[in-house]
Amino acid sequence: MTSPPVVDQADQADQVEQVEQPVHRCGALLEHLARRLRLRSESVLAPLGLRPRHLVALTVLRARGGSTQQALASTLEMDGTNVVGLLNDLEAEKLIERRRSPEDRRRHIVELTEAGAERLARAECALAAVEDEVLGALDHDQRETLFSLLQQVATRGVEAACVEADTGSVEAACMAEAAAHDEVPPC
Amino acid sequence: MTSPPVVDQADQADQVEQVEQPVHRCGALLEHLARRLRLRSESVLAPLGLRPRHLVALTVLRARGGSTQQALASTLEMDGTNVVGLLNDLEAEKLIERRRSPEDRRRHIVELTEAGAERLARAECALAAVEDEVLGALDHDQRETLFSLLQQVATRGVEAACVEADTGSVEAACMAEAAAHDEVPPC
DNA sequence: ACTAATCATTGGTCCTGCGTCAATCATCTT
DNA sequence: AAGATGATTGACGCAGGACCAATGATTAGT
Repeated sequence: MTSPPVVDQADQADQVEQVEQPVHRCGALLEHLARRLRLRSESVLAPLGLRPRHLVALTVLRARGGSTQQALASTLEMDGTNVVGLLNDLEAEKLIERRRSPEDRRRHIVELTEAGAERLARAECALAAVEDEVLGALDHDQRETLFSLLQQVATRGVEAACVEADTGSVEAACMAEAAAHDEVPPC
Repeated sequence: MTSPPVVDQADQADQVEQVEQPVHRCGALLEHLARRLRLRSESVLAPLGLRPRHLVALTVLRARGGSTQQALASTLEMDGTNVVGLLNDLEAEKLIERRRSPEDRRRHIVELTEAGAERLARAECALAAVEDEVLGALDHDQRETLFSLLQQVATRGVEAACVEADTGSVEAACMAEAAAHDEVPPC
């Protein structure tokens, strides 16, 4: 019943076995919250010509200052072909640039442009209002707590993604570092 | 019940810029995280005959012991007709019960059944591995904190939905926020 | 050098979630 | 009695995203 099949990756740092201690599952709540945020984000982002996933992609790109398309796909956990379309959107508006990698000219290195960074900043500014609305039940300290918790998770998640993809661990370090320090958007 | 003071835009703007410490934005973080969680959850939940949104609904129902269908719809921010389908799924498997409200017999009061609570618990147990994988960076206490924060936000949706329905123009709040920050050049 | 594998790209297909509309029935309100 | 409201059903459509196949460019294996 509550016997946790410890199957799967045993190689990972063994987690604290969820014993009889009532560990609540926040998956559903997280999903719910993300959904509510997304619903509002879409309308706010629309005038900027962006959609939520564009924002996620831009955020990742800013965080690591350029990335292989593959690495981006594995971080976003999206199919490669869909990433192409996503990047096409962004490139069409000059928000990103694709350069061929000097080492391996098959690869594309994706980078944020000036316009991209600016657009991202503006979007974040607009989203701040949305977050204020959705997270209205939390006071300032609570939001900071939430943020730091999410940040911990996200940081670790990136490691995991990169490990899975088994690409350069350099990227992992880069992303982890970028996510770790307070990255205050310019607004 | 923190009973947040009814915020009008001016007050809110004042409060937002309260400190020099910037309010961090977790939108993209949340979105990304939720997506990763959902991708894994779906495969885990499938054998149980549940999908993520079912879990969300069950969780909300458990959080408050029973709810009007309308309240549920507004909390989930889903269209009423879609909620009907969702509840049909759940009722078909006896996970919830619909009772007519004694005061207004048009209304349905939705409640978790024994089987529903059990199934939910089992699903959460099954999701343990998934969450451990994604939330591995958090210890027990941190997860509890995260849970309580999320739940606070989630359950607030009841009142918020009504209030926002009347007062809420997201654009207004957005513009107020933007105006407050517009001193910064790039934004 | 020739072949096989890899990356990005395009185009196409399919499924699913979800919003919406229209109609119906039961019930409440006036 | 007449209209408004809640729940329900069925149909339609759109968009996100996964998946597959083929192509061009490039690199790697032998």
